[in-house]
Amino acid sequence: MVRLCSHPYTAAMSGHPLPLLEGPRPERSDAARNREALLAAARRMVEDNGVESVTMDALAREAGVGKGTVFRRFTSRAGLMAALLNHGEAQFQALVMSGPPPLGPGVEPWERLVAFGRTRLEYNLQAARLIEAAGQPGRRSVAAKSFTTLHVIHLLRELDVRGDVQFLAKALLAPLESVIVEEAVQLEGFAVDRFVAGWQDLARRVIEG
Amino acid sequence: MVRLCSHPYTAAMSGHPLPLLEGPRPERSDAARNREALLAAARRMVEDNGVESVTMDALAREAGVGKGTVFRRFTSRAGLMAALLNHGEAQFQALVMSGPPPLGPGVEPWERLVAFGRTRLEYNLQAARLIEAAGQPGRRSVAAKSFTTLHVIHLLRELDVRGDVQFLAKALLAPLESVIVEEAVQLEGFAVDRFVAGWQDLARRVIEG
DNA sequence: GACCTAAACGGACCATGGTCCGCTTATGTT
DNA sequence: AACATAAGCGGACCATGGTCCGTTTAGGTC
Repeated sequence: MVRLCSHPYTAAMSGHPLPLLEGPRPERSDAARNREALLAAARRMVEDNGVESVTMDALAREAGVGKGTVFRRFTSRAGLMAALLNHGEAQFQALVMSGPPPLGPGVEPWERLVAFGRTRLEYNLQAARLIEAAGQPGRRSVAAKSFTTLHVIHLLRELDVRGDVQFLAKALLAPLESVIVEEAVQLEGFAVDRFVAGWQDLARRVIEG
Repeated sequence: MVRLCSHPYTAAMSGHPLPLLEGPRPERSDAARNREALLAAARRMVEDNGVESVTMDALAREAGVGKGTVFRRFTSRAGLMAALLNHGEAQFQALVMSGPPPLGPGVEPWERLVAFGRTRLEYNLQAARLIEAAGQPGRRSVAAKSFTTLHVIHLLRELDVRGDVQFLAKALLAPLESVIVEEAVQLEGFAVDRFVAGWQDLARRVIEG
């Protein structure tokens, strides 16, 4: 039986005529098993003892694999953390795209934007440690970032905002970043509610401007 | 001869009546010398081979001191980088407070704000590697951060902006952070000029809103 | 100048992220 | 079933940030 997604040169050698989609070659079954074991172990460790406790050696031991395997699967510690983050990010994305209003569709764009702001802020705050560990800047999976950006752009357009909407979306998202929020909340005692209210006001100004 | 800034208990034991300002005890002369040697070496290394090349071991070797000394002086690599950053930050601060307009005083607040935005953005971009190495979040000397925040707050007040000015200042500063700008510029090909223009528009909306 | 003490020093030592490479194994072919 | 081979595996090894502690020294006192 011909595997649907055999790799290019296998296909070529067997004379397969179709230019198959170039996905990354599928993982071997043992590899996939290890990936899952590692993710499960990592999640458990994060839950039990916090992000800090997830050492690459400890993780390997916990999952019963060699250290090399951890790195082959996730490239780096940051990569591993990004993988962990993905679950939450996907969930978030799903809520926005097809969850209940006001975050999900079915209500005025302005309400959705407000809901988005609060939710995103809370999410970023809650996942802060993971986000930080997932790596410096926007190394944070481009996909995740661009989803939020696109969503905000979309809402701004629906609200008839004129100007460089792409930039304005970024500008609205920037103060929601965990680094920024954490600094304000943890170090300066900004109450979360005040932050949310402030952001809402900011959004209003941007839209009405 | 009595040193002006002797430490508390020395003063107490000698019956000194004045409650001297509690500064951190002054550094011993050798310590001060080493600090300077280290900073000089570090600056040289950054200039020559980039921030990455500044390894704590290499730095110690270069400055002709032990590794322990480096850490006693600067606590951590991030601390060292923050120290390096301070120079630039102080310069920036000086330019804003008493430099030539439009960044410095002597011109309408709006113009100053615009100048501030562009300058800060360029500064953050230029110092990005150092900023990143100087540590995660706002570990970046609280002083530096709060100066920019206070300045923006000040300008917003002069512009009669109503609302949570403290938050709005943060919101205006957030998109100028090196992490944000780098992501847009490096990864997404946003032109710096577009970014500057976008920020100006953002500021206008905030002020007029 | 002898002496005292807190501070500073230096480099061995440790922990952790990341690389390397020789051995093992899944998987597809004959 | 035997084989071929690329992918996967594991753990020794390296680099670098950070700690520790026995030794040295600045600088004040007598």
